[in-house]
Amino acid sequence: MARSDTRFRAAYNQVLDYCEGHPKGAHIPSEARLCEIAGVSRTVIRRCLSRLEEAGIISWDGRDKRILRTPVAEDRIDQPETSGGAEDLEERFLDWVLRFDVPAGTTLSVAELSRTFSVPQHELKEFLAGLSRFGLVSRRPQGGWILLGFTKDFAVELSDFRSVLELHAVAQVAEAPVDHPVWSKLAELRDRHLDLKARIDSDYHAFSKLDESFHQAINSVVKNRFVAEFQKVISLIFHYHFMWDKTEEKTRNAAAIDEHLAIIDALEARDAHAAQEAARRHLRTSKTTLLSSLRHHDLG
Amino acid sequence: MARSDTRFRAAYNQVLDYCEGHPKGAHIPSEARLCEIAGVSRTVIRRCLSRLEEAGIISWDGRDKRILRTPVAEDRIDQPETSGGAEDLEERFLDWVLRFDVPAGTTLSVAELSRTFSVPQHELKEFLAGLSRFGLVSRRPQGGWILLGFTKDFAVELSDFRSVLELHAVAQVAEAPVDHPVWSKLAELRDRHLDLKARIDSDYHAFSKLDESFHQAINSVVKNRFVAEFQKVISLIFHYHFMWDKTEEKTRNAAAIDEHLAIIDALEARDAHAAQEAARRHLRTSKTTLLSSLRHHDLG
DNA sequence: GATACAGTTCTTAATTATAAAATGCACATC
DNA sequence: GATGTGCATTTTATAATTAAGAACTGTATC
Repeated sequence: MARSDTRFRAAYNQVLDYCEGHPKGAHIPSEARLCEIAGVSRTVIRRCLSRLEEAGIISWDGRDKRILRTPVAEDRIDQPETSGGAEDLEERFLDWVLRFDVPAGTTLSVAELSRTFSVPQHELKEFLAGLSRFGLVSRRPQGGWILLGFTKDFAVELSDFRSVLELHAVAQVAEAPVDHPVWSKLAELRDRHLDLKARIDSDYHAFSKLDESFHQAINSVVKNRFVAEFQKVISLIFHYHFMWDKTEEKTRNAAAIDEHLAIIDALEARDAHAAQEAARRHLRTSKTTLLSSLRHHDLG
Repeated sequence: MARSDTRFRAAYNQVLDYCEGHPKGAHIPSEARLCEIAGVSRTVIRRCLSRLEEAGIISWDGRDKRILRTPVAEDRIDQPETSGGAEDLEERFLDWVLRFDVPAGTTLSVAELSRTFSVPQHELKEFLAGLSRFGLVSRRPQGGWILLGFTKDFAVELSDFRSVLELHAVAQVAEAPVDHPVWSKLAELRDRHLDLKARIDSDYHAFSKLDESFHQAINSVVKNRFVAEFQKVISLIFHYHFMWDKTEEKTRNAAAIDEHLAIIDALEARDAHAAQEAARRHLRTSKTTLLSSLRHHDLG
């Protein structure tokens, strides 16, 4: 019914650390200084101090704070294990949607999602509110949320939008100065592509990661928070879709490697026009693949 | 401490409407049908029915529901005035930020914003979560939110991103079929531009609206939810910034009119390349204006 | 008298309890 | 067996609650 005292617990233990590091009888620094040490507000520090006084570890009378005894293991208060799940919630959510092939129009229950992802409800609400900006989900009039994404329209629009961003990125790369880190990165990527191409028959699964690295490298040239934010979502969606769609994966990946190499060739030749054309070709293939993977899902 | 009974109140009055539209003694349709009429769940409908029975307006025994008397004005329960503020929250928020020139780095208090905009706190939290996807705000480690936007970097990145989207849109327009509505829209816009140009000395303020219409028309050709979502934010920011920045407004707007006309000319001539160039020129001007308006704010 | 500190008070934000609404299932009726 | 109701469970929106933050005030110390 109230917020958790995680900060207090962490701060208390940190102050214990301080006490352990100093001799019995030593003076303890000012409240403000302890705040800096623990990275919390004075309110929390004062709560720590009164608890330490209660426990007989320190004496506290105004400015006069001294260590009475060295704290032992039992003095520590245990932290409630940090769920930590909230961090990659986006990744886990998209993974869940695509893995279980959750159809468009499904109502999403915050309570249920909260359990499956072990994330507090209000964090999930915020997350969904964020996704709604991307048109992936939207609010229902009766309350709750509904999954909109992963229809054909969505895939088409996503692909088109991706193309716009990526073609722009390619144009930027072509104009990048010779000492730009992207060039060494591209050289490295060329090697990795050629390497994988040689052993494509057995290792075609490894392409997914390579694909991500490649597009990441191209887009890293564009320093733009809006592009970056979108790119995160876009790459996740494409990445997972291609991972689950197993039809003709080997041929598909082999073809994609050649398309990537064509882009790298054109870029290294500083032929902006050819690079644009090669990228356009590759993006067209990606779009087709994404659409056909949707079709397969629909049937199954 | 519980959710509001707004839905019940609205549904109750709607059922009253139904009763008024039917004669005394008439049978009332099934609960499920009433749900459809009122757009609520059966729980709410059943609550309405028991209340109607209590009020002696209907008789209710299982399936047998009949109208006993025609409801009067006093039977209605009054709706708590729909705050309605939650709808254009985005517009009002950006307006507030730009009007009061809230500097980047300001901590945003949900409680305070909730009061100034008279919107429940949780809605504001969702709204801010959405904005964080656009990099306008972000969470603070100590809790709460911080306004990131409207630094020089932000303006540059926003302008660049806008350029990418808008140049794409222009390319689309150039390829639009002859019977596409955009052409008549552009013809109309040309007239409005010429009209305003003739009386620019006195009416230069009117340009802001015309500018919005023009860009809206261009972008309407791109049917893409991602573009649309961004365009909303982008146009709001540019719109407001230009509105508050009064330096050389007349000259600036006169120049912009000519730039717009150049774009229209090129498009109507179906000269895609010239249109791109004209648009590029215009976007460059806009970017400069946005940046200089920021500089003025910094000084004053 | 300036500064650093503690005491106090007020505000805000995260979290949970709770009523309202929605949903699901079993049974009844036509 | 299609349609409708009764009852129980689940879920959501919202306010109450408490931890944490922040500001203001008084006071000791140099």
